[in-house]
Amino acid sequence: MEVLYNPDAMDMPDSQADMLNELVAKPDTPGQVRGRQGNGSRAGGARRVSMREVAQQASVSVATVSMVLNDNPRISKATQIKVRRIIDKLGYRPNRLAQSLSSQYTRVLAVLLPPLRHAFSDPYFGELLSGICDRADKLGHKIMLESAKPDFLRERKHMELFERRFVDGMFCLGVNDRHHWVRDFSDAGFPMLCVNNYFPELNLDYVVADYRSGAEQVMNVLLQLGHKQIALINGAPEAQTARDVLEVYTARMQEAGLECDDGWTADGRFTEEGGAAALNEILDRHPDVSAIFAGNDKMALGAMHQLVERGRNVPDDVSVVGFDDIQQMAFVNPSLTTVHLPLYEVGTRACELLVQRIRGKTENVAERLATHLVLRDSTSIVPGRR
Amino acid sequence: MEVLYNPDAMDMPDSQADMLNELVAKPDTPGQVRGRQGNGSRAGGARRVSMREVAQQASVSVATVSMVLNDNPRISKATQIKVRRIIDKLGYRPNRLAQSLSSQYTRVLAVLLPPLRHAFSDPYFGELLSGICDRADKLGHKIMLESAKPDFLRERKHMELFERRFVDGMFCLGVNDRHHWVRDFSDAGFPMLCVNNYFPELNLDYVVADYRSGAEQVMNVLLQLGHKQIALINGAPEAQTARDVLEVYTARMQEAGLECDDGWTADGRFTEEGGAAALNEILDRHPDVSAIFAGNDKMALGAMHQLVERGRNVPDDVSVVGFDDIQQMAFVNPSLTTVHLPLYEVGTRACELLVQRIRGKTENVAERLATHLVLRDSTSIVPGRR
DNA sequence: ACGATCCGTTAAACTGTTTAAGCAGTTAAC
DNA sequence: GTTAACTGCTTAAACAGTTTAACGGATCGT
Repeated sequence: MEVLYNPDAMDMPDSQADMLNELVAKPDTPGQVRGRQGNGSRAGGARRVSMREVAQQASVSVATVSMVLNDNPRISKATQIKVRRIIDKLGYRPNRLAQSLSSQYTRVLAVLLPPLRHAFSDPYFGELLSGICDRADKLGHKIMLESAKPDFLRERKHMELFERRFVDGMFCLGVNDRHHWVRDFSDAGFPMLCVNNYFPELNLDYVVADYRSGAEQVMNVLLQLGHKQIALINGAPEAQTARDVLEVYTARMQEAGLECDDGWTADGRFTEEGGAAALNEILDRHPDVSAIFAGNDKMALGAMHQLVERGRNVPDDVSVVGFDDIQQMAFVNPSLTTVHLPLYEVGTRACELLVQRIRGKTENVAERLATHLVLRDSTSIVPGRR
Repeated sequence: MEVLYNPDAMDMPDSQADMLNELVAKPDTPGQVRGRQGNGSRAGGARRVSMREVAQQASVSVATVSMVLNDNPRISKATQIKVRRIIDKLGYRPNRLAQSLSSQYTRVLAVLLPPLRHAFSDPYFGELLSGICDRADKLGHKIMLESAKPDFLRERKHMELFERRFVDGMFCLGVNDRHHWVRDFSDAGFPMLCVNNYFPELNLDYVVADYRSGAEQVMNVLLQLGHKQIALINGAPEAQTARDVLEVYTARMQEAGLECDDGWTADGRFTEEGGAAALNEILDRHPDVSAIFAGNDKMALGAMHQLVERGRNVPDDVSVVGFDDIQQMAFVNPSLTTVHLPLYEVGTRACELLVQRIRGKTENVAERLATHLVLRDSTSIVPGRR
């Protein structure tokens, strides 16, 4: 079962739904009372000042005002000062819509999140989002949130964001091989960047954490601690990063001459519940398992919880290692050994690169940021008694 | 020490900073190559079709095309079909910037988050955000993210969002008494709504979870379990909801004839670290404490972690109750007893009400959504030995 | 003295949409 | 018999800016 968005699960009683329908923005219900005459005192606050008025008061043309605002060197110092004084006096603010309409530039970037029920409250996505937002702010861009729900894509809404000039660029988070629509962007030549996921064969821009080296570090520490029965709880195999982890796990196990067939791995779908279920599978098949390598922290948490439920002590009986290093994991009991992914930095870097691409840079972008292991209390040396 | 946004903490090496500076959007660097002629093949995708072209091809006026798009009943069936056929043929998409410029309506809502380092990756905010976004999507609105950093406010950027026509309305999350700028919105008459926080004396719109009744439920269960040494780890006292919790705690303790002076409460600043530190304070002052009531789940987690560090068993020695019911808390060991706040629903409801206000509704909005206790494993009956 | 260059400014065109006002003919109400 | 409200559509003004060709006057070179 997938943990996808389920519209029914969050529906409301009919009476409320009726009220809701009335609210839906219909093209022919302007909603706001307004006259064509425009500039009277309107519902939302103070009288609006336009560039025309500034020009009149300063006895120059609108073109001059525009040039003053854009620091055009052709404007004389005297005019600069004169116009700026009027601007301050009237409290004039340039209308961003008019600017964008003219400049063909919205300075808005969309973040496309997977339609998971808790996508926004997932610290993994949140950390990426933090990085993206902070850097976007510094670069003078706004961030718009979108959720890649089935009908969002079916109705080509992801393309409309560009076609209808909502945004200049787009970040895709949590995408995988099944999301064939990612090609739409590159086909149409719209600036898009995959964040912490990639498609080796697709030639799309991406910034990712280095999952392979992270996995290497996990395997190193587990093997050094003497573990021989190591199970892998991995996320969806349609994600390239998950396949990277699996490959490293398999390679290192074989290298060490240890058993690692399908029975030693289970799909935890990146969730706590999935992690718990996967642990059950593994424990049923291999009661002697001594270490669990989870593909993300949420699955690790679910697995730890289930281990305790089934009477195993962490780390005395079984060691657990996570992946991501989300903040809470330092405070669970026992605190979780995990691979720190520089998610915040992945976000900031992604933002820089997307903006570069929007500014006309054409080379392909593919960056991989270093990870490191964080040793905490959920791992221990394999007990002598085994 | 405050957990506020620290620009230095996330800064980069100088070389990178230089590169970054070049990227910052300056008004006079259009960046994108474009000619006045407008409609040639541009960097971003297919040739853009305007309403003018549709009108020409269909041999009608642009106004007719506009009316067709807006399902204006004055348009005949025949014209409807004729125009729509051309629209499909040309793949025309109305330009949202032009629509907004003309209609004075952006259909964009801003979410203002506190400038905490991990605000986005905090499940508490995430859950509110999920609700807001889902409902906004259904109502045909877009969500824009903003972080209330000090200079954001100093430069009046929060007002510019309205003044420069970025957004139609705004949600404020995580605001408290120190955030005097919330008045700016109502003073200017801009549609704003406080989400899960309120100002009793300020007459601002809000939607909150019922913290008082939640606190009542916590006190009920702890007292029924026989606890007498109950400590409160509360969040910032400048938040009204935190004061609500404190008031209920004090009232119920006094009612039960139990001690509850200042020594029994500590400020945990809503974070795991703060919760851990607060627990230390309390445990030093009252080693016999038998129950901890935390004002949110993160503080509860920090407290639980620290209890274990200091050799106390949860729940055998000390019971812990949280507040919020964020998802992970069902999977920590022991799973956390907590008050479920309908954060997702607070978000959806907030969105509905803000949209109503934008549509001209003028009555004040103040809604309080019911909460309920979720009993899990971190609480137990007080041991006979005490 | 005449043409070329430069400088600051302006008018006009441009971005792409919505909407009020109007066209001339028909019908219903007063 | 006049008034009003339709009919389906067009025109033109508005929304609020940016951009550019052109212009007049001052400066400069020959």
